[in-house]
Amino acid sequence: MKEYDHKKIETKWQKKWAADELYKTPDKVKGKENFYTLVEFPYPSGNLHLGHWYAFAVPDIYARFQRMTGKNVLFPMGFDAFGLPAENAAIKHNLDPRKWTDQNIEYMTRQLERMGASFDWARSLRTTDPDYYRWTQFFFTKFFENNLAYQKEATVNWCSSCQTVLANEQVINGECERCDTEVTQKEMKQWFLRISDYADRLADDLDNLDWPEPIKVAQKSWVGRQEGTQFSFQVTAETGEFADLEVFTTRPDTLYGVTYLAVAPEHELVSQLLAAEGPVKSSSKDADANGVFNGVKIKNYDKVEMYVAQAEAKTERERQENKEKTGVKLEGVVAVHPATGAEIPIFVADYVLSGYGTGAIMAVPAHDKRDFAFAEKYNITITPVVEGDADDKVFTGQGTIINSGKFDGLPSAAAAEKITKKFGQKETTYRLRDWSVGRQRYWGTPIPIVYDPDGKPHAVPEEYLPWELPDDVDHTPSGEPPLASSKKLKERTEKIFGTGWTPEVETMDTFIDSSWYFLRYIDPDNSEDFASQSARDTWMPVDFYSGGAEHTTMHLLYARFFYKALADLGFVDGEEPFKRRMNRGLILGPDGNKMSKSKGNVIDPDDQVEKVGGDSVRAYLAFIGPYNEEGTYPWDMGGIAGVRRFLERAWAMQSNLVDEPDESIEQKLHQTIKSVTEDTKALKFNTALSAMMEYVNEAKRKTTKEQFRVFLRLLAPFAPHITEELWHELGGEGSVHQQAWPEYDEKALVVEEVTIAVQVNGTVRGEIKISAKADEKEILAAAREEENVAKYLESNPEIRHIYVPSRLVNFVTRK
RNA sequence: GCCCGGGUGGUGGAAUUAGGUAUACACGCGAGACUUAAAAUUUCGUGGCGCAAGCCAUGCGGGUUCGAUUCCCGCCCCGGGCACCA
Repeated sequence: MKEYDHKKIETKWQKKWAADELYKTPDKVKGKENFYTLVEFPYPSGNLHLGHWYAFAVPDIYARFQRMTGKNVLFPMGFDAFGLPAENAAIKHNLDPRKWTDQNIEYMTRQLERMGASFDWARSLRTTDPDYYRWTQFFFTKFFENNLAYQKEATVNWCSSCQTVLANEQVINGECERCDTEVTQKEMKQWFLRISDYADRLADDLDNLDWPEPIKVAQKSWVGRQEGTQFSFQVTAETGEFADLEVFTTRPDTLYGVTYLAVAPEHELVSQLLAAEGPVKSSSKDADANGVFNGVKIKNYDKVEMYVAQAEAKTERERQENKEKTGVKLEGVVAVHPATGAEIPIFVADYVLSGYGTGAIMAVPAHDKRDFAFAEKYNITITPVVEGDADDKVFTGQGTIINSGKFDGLPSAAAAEKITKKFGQKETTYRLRDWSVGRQRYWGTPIPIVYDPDGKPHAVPEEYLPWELPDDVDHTPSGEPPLASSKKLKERTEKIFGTGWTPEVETMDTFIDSSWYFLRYIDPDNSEDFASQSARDTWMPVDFYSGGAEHTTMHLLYARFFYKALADLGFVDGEEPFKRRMNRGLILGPDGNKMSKSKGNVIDPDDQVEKVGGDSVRAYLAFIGPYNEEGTYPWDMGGIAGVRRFLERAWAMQSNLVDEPDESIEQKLHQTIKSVTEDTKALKFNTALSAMMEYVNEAKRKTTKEQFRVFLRLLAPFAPHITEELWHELGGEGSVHQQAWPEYDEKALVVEEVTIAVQVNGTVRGEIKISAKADEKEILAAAREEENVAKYLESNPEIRHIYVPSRLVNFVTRK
């Protein structure tokens, strides 16, 4: 027998498959259903790591399985190639980011080819190609024209290390998603996409998707829809007139307990007051004991101004970490309680967030812990209005209403409804903010906007797309976006639009590039459209999308929004881009820690492929744990050796084939087909493999050629090279990967003899082997006669029994 | 604090969808065969305690049931999401 030479076999078949274009996917195949399997495309960092193998090679099993069951499967691969590392490499080594990126892509493409996955390379794409980003820009201009993209002055997240703005989704625990630098707040004019307009649809449409519940829950909580009530408080001031203060609350039943209002430092009431009154410099210290200075009772607006300035200088984290509530009373201005008419003080306090609700709250110190802490500190009245069971210091639950005029005695829920009806109105508020998409960096899709001499933005007309990224820029960080240093871009703008016109110099968040890439795979060479209507009809939506958990509230949310926006503009059909989604787990180093160079626990997939072969690597990754659960699986050197041994045993079977089929082996084969089919369908590749291992262990010297050919087809998606080699060794025609998936025969699964457990009071005391045809009576008789069981029944006579067909008998001897 | 997952041998994990022989498969470990020897391969064994009968074991404590890893109640621990969100 020939040795199992994985290197020879794998190179040979990879070449052959490429030459035969085995995985080229037509848009339509007569009689076949289309099936679109998608994996998140990689960033071309320069080297394929084990995580990439886990992300691509294991779903390849599923793609191959679907193909063998008769579907026309699209399984594409590309590169999400814009982004910071290229630019940082450019700065560090003084080279062109495009060159760095393209080199990496070439190298990684070769590595991917050695994976032996069934990608259709003819449909490959990279987001940095002008042919690709032309459409990214086209969509942006359409969003702009339809008021889905807009500019506004806003407080945004700033990463000082990446020197760019970040979207809320890209701030993880106050740190930059990329580099873990603490994010600060910065006031600047920024581009936004109106994702918040889609809040309800993003939350509600999840219900119709075949997605894991935890992802749905996480996305819903990110959208953060909250139903409540809005109340208006009239504002009375000594000088000037001010608009009513709108507050949002989820507890309208506590309205009568409101003893003060608080507004965020950024609230417009504060800036209006400051503008109207102006801070009297040094007034506090020059005033007399009654606060009178030069015969005028002075207000505290210098303190207010200082407080606001301090609050705005803090990072979000600093505001949060300061658990002590602080604030300053706004003097000379009061609010009128809508129900009682009482005058109540207004404070500015940074525990009120400007971005949530209306940026102002009605404070109910008796029933809210934060308001309570604040009221205690500043000696504000605390009026209880809800009575409940709990004897906490601050009762925050629902209960019976008191001290609330005619609403006394009502339960919270009823009072909430009545009070809302009488004094306020129902209101819904969301946590989701608009998506900040401008990046002050070079290596990204240029925002296709130009400004006229008056500074008004205009979309670059479609005929000038792609609006190309210029190459004459200074990459050295200067605080200015690099495109500002491009003469070519400036000249191009003036040449096309006229003197005095200037280009936008920011680039797009790369998450925009990846928000529609799945639409380009389906028609990648189309120069007239991002994808033809017929390609969209045949391929969209994506049937199965596998990726990492980190994208739950980033890419997945953005892509869903993008697709809905495109649908509203008439570019795509349907509501959702991804029918079924699965988050995979994480492969850890052998020491159980996340792989990292500093820990020295990195497993290089290329080394492993060299040693044991790509088939072993992918099969081991499939075997390491259930693929559709977000577990963390440590790489185990012994484990991969075990999988390699399994493949060797399968290899050896070709030399031990028998002529006469064995009945029990035939049955085992059908059981194996059943298990492998069901488990693979359910993405439980680990148990699918264990079923095949069982077959090999049992049948390795009792299998006929025909049976072995069935087995090879089962194993083919898991170990595509070795099975292809064996298929041909056995004289198989064509590729094993183009064979039909084996079907099992229900009749072949029927067993003649069953083993039935016999319990006494629920504890197994013996088992009997009996003909599958035996009826209950015969089985009970046999069970009672079982030696050990009889012993127990002798001392404790049977009162009754439970019979579970073909499984067990349980004799109950006590009441 | 709130919301999701999860906790099973020395290890990764099965069985949890419908309550029905817990620990499949693999690693590791032990013993044997082959070999001058080792490696490789192969055969057998392997939850714990016990000579055995048997007892005890699915994070802990209760409950329902003839029977609970599975269902219910109350905790503990680990991972993740959200979090001064009104």
